[in-house]
Amino acid sequence: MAISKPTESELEVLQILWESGPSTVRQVNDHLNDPQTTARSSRRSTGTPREVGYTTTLKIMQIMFEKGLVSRDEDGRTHIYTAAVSEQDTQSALLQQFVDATYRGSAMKLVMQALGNHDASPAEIDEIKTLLAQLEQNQSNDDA
Amino acid sequence: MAISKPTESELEVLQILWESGPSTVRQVNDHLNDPQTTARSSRRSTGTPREVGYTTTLKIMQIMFEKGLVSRDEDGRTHIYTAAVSEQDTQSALLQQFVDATYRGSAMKLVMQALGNHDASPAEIDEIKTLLAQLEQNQSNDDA
DNA sequence: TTGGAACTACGAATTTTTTCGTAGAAACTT
DNA sequence: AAGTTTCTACGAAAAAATTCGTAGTTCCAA
Repeated sequence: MAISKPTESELEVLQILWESGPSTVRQVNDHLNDPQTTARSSRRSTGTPREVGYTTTLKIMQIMFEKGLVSRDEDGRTHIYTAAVSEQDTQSALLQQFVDATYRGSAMKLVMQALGNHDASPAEIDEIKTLLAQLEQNQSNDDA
Repeated sequence: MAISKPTESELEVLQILWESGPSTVRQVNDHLNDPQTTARSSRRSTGTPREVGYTTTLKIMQIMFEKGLVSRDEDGRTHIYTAAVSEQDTQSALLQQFVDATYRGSAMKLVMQALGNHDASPAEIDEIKTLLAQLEQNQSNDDA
């Protein structure tokens, strides 16, 4: 079955779980409200950062549990949540949808724009070159 | 002012306006309901494609007009809508948000994954190589 | 052992987005 | 000219996503 698309809020929680590993609701909530760590995100920059209520985060995580996006250890009073979907798979699924919706399916268009907007370091550029070389490699081997 | 983020439905309409140019609500609605042209999108594949009601599309476009996402020619009874935000700018803005939300800001990670998932043609690979070369070029010139 | 702090569950209020019905006017069709 | 179709405007229902209050525990600290 395909990965059920997480909402924006759910994705924020997943990011934290992927980054920090198994966590309690409290930890996730603190993380969300920490202006440092939550740097990039919808809840950003100017104006009052607007605090996320504890029960709000709790509710979101409970819903995620029902959906199977996270699993949880219910031993003890404080549950420990773990991401139940992999970062890679989720990113791939979201990427596909994003490309379709925003670039009408043209992944190359997206790549070009991403490269153009972002300042890639020499190291990153090399990394991409290597990947491109591999792709070309596979291409010529495909007709085997 | 930053581009107000279009909702998914609004983005679908924008795609049509960008692709087809100035259009009437009827044209956009027909386009949305045409299984051929609407190929990629949320309203997809299996099951009954589910028709979008005319007034639904009308309402969305009226809201977009209020938000300034589109402009319209009100001469005559049938209005003609035109995208008021550029495809490039909108894609860039959405891309930035997507990278932040999904790749925690790492555009390179996204590029690598997009290249990996998608089957790039030799021509496309060359295009990217050219762009990379330009980027390297600029890099060395930056410290001028 | 009593009072407060920290948790979960859960319902429900809010907010945002999408969908659609209805009404009135203009434009065809016959 | 009467009837039908095609528009727009607009309110409001429906659906989706977010936020939060309250209640009932459990845990900890004085």
